[in-house]
Amino acid sequence: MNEFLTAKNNAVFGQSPTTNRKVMVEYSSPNTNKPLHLGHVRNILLGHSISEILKACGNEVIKSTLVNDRGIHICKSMLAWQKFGNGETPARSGLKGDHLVGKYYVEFDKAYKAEIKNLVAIENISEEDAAKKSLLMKEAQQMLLDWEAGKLDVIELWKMMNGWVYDGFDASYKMLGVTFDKTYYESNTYLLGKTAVEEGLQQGVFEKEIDNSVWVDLTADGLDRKVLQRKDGTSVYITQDIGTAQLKYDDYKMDESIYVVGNEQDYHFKVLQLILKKLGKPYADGIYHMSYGMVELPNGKMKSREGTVVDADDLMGEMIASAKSTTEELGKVEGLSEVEKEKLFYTIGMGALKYFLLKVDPKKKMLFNPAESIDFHGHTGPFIQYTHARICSILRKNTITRQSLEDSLKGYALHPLEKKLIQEIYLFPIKILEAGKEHNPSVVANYAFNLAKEFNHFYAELSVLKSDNEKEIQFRLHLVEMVATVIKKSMLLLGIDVPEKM
RNA sequence: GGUUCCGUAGCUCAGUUGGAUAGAGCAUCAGCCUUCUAAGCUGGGGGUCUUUGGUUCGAAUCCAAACGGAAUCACCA
Repeated sequence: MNEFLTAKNNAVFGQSPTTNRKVMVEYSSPNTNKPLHLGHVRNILLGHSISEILKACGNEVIKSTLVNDRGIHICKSMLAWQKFGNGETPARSGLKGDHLVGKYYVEFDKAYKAEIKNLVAIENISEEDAAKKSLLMKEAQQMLLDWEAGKLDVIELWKMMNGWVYDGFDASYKMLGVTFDKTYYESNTYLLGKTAVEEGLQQGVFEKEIDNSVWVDLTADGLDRKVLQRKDGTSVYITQDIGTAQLKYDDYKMDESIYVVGNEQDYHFKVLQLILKKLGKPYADGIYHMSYGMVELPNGKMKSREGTVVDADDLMGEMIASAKSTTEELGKVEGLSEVEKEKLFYTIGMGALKYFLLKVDPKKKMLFNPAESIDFHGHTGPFIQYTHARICSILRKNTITRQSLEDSLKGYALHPLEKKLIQEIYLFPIKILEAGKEHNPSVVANYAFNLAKEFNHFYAELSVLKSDNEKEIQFRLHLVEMVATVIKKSMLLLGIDVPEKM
């Protein structure tokens, strides 16, 4: 009871005092050759949510993303566009920029496969040999070399097409309601890490082979030997990551650096952290790989090249459309302006999608069945949103003059259902801290569901406004108001908005 | 083959610092709208927590093995 009083009077209930810790969260980190898909959406929502949760735990949070804007993949799109694009632009075709570039990535793959098939048939060679002879691939590789050499026309083309992609991504991010404080571009960072290679060689942590390639031996730690620099002196993925880790630390001197990256890279991050430790980097221990499971479809994994991906923009559009039809069927749109309606459909549709992806433990792989659209009933975002709207409705309909909670409490005997609600509310800050510690937003998601469920139970059994006992009304108004506040705050930690009417 | 992760109801998931009859949602069956929004509520049926062994007063939870599934072990990123 006293806890409830302090909680209710605390405007920032749930927010922990500052820890003076600085945390960087890197998430999304897309390639610029294709649009975002459902897997990215899970990544992005996890990154956004854990950032909000860590803020609530009292940390200073820097949200960052590392755009993979260079490499052979983008060259493939560029080349295909040059060859088959006929000057198509997003403005002219009306196609979203990232989708347009993705289209040519697929075009490249088609043409490449056709070429291979042809070579195999005509020259009677193996697919492997055909791949080596592929002119298309050679052209793409040449384009990458030209890019690295700074050849003007290639750079111009690269800038233009990446620009299209960024416009597309910006629209998707806006739809998802996420932002970044800092964007790193791989085109600026891919050469970093060379100094780290020198450092490692000097310290004797790395070793150089006769062919000039540089390696690190991790067999003593139960891992393998790993190449860090090719014999031609160019760096590999992990080397770039070593350099980028240093850059991030130089920029922000953060205590913890979280990488929201799929669990297929578990090994990579183990190696990265170990190498940084061996190099004696002070920030090595602060690196945390927030590893999450893949989103699978009923017939297996999503593969961009095979077209078995669930496109992020399509999915968001479908969710909003089905929120619209469901809401209209229920006849809940009367009295709303067009603008309010659109906002409501958006809030509900995105709420359903976001909750669906965040309610499961990030570590676990999850199943998405496109045939069964995401539900709006039961353990879902809209259920929790609906609970909030119900409480708002009660508060709107109230006509009596409100008393302070202190006054309403005097001599008031709690009903068991009221007690349970208070107990549930009391858990809120504890759950946030747990979610932050475990790097697990689903803790908050499940908490919000339990609270909403508990409230609906209360709502079915007891009445707030229909009572002869004014003291009871006074107290229950405070109680349900607090439930609404906590639901709203919980959902905001997940990046989900809650409507006042639905 | 090595390493890592996973296996709980028909389906999707909670629960795992060891503790009482293992919980939700979906689906299914039976009820509840003249009463603060039925996107809701109540109840029924549905589980040898993959299997076997061990530790323990006590195991879904800890240990070992087996079986089943996934990821990874690239001079790709």
